[in-house]
Amino acid sequence: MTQGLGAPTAGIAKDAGVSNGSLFTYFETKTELFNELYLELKGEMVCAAMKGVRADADLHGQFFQVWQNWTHWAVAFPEKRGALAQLSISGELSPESRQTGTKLMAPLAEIVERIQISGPFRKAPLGFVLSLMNSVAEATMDYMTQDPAHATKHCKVAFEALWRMLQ
Amino acid sequence: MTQGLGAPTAGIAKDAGVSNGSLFTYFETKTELFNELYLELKGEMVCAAMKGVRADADLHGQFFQVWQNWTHWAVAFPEKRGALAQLSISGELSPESRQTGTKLMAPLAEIVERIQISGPFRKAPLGFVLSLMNSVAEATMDYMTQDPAHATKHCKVAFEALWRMLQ
Amino acid sequence: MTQGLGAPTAGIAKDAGVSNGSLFTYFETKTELFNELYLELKGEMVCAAMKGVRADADLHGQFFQVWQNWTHWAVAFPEKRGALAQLSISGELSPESRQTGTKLMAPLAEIVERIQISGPFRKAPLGFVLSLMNSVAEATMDYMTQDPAHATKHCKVAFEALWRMLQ
Amino acid sequence: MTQGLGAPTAGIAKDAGVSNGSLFTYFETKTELFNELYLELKGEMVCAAMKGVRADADLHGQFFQVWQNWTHWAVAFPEKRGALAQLSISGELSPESRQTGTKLMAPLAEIVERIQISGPFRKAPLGFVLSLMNSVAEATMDYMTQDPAHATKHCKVAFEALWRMLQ
DNA sequence: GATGAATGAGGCTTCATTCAT
DNA sequence: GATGAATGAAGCCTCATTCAT
Repeated sequence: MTQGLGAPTAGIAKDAGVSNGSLFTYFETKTELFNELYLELKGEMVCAAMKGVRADADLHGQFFQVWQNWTHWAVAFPEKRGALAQLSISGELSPESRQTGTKLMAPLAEIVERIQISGPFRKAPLGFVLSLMNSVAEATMDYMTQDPAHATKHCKVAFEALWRMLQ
Repeated sequence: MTQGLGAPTAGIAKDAGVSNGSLFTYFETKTELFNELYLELKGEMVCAAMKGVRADADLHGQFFQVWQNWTHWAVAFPEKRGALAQLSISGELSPESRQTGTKLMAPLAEIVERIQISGPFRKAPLGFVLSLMNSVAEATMDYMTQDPAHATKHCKVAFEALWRMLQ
Repeated sequence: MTQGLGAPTAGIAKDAGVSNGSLFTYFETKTELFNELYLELKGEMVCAAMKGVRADADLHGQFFQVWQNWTHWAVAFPEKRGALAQLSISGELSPESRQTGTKLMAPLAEIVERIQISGPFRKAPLGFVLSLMNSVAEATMDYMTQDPAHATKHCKVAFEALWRMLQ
Repeated sequence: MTQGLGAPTAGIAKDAGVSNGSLFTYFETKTELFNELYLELKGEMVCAAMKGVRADADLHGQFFQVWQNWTHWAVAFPEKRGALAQLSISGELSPESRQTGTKLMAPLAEIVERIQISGPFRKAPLGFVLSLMNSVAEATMDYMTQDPAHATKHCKVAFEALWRMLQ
């Protein structure tokens, strides 16, 4: 999980505290393992991002809460975020996994959609907006991880930038 | 180049029109090959981005020109962009290569710096801003590639969003 | 039993309607299983071959009866015959199993011995004659299985040839 | 070549005096290796069997010459014969290989055909007769190998039996 | 310098066997 | 005694790298 995609299954098994052989009682294939890991991590990420978001808060407040949760999760678990990033780009993911992954993002997507409606992205596809948000998040997380002393500051600055972008 | 990082050197050699063995007279190591390829591609990308940028144009105009060049290069050579993305994330790059890569971005960085000075990112590190711009570019390129019919539209919308973000 | 010798024990167990683990309460080892299976099948084969053989019939009649029973059993249970053939050649059988297997063939051997006494094989070792008979049987079974429409014909033709050979 | 089908490729490579990896520059797959080995051995066997057969000799003489050559080859190279036997039964052979193998037997088949024409197998399929001959040969080879002191005797006795059978 | 066959270390996966339940 | 999940040794095959030509 901590390792790249080229990581030997032997190492992955060891990290998981099971024997090499056991890995293949849980997952038919290394690729299947990666697909499931992707969904697992994505789910965890979304779950963390949505934690404590009050339905009665205003949109800006809700979004900021999500943003904070999200970026802080990434800083707290850099290996998980790294794995997710690698997996997303890897070409190992099946279309089904990608689709399921997109569905897992629904709670986040819903908020973004509400922001989008009234702004300059009114006519743009939701997917595009989500993709932009995601990219900004990635860059922000990188910087927060790199420079943890100012993580809170970077988080806030980036949020305001994103808000300007969308609203 | 067309292939992922896991591509056998034999295949890479064939694609490049040289023999398997010759590859290793040019590059000591597969890793070295990747490092050089990274710089090669990054250089080409920056070169493409800066093409025809008039020093006497205003900042907005210069930046838009760069943005257009850049995203269109990515759409025109998706394998090159893909390779660059994979390489950037791969862990195969040496710190030296990364640093050299950053230097290659200097012409672009200079323009961004001039934008940054007068805007909300005034106090943020230049690297952060560049990283944000890069992310937005990546997302935009994805969408343009995915939906080439509206590529020009997406390019423009994203630029305006980015401009709102920075300015 | 339906499968080759390379068949996983898991599959063998499943076919036999017991759990993977239980197989090893019945047999210490896969090899032991094969040895016992060999004797089981050989016994069944001989039993089938000797069915309904009248002690008061003449030698030719008795032998033809055996021949018919034998070849028809093989056609009726091709997997059993196949397993037996594979096991015989496999190198998994212990000398003890081979010897016991030979003893199981005794009823058949006795008939062959009585034929041999008065014919051209008078001075040849019984084992050799049995081996020849066995080979002819194998070839016949193959052809009967391959071309079931003429099975009876092939069976008869081969028997006559064998009889010419021995008598 | 000396070993069974379950032999590790590592061992096969070592026996052949090449590295484990090199095996797979010659053969794509272990199965392919077996298929080619089968044809190689079968070709060699037929070649040995036909050596010195005079076209102007009578049928009986030609056939006896072939029979002697054939069985003596088997005694001289028991591992080759063993490999051939294992391969024939293994289920690893492709239909193409089997077919090619049959074609390699053509010189032998031609002689058998000339014998068959005038005898009791007149109406039987040639394939059946060849198969019977093959089986008798196998049994004979076994016995000659087991009891080399009387190999010549066994060879002759079996030939006469076979001739009685066919003629 | 170019070639491509040869190498062998290492990866993914299978499977006979064990063992806690 | 039955079960089936867990184990890890071992097998097939890939591929970065070397080297004789």
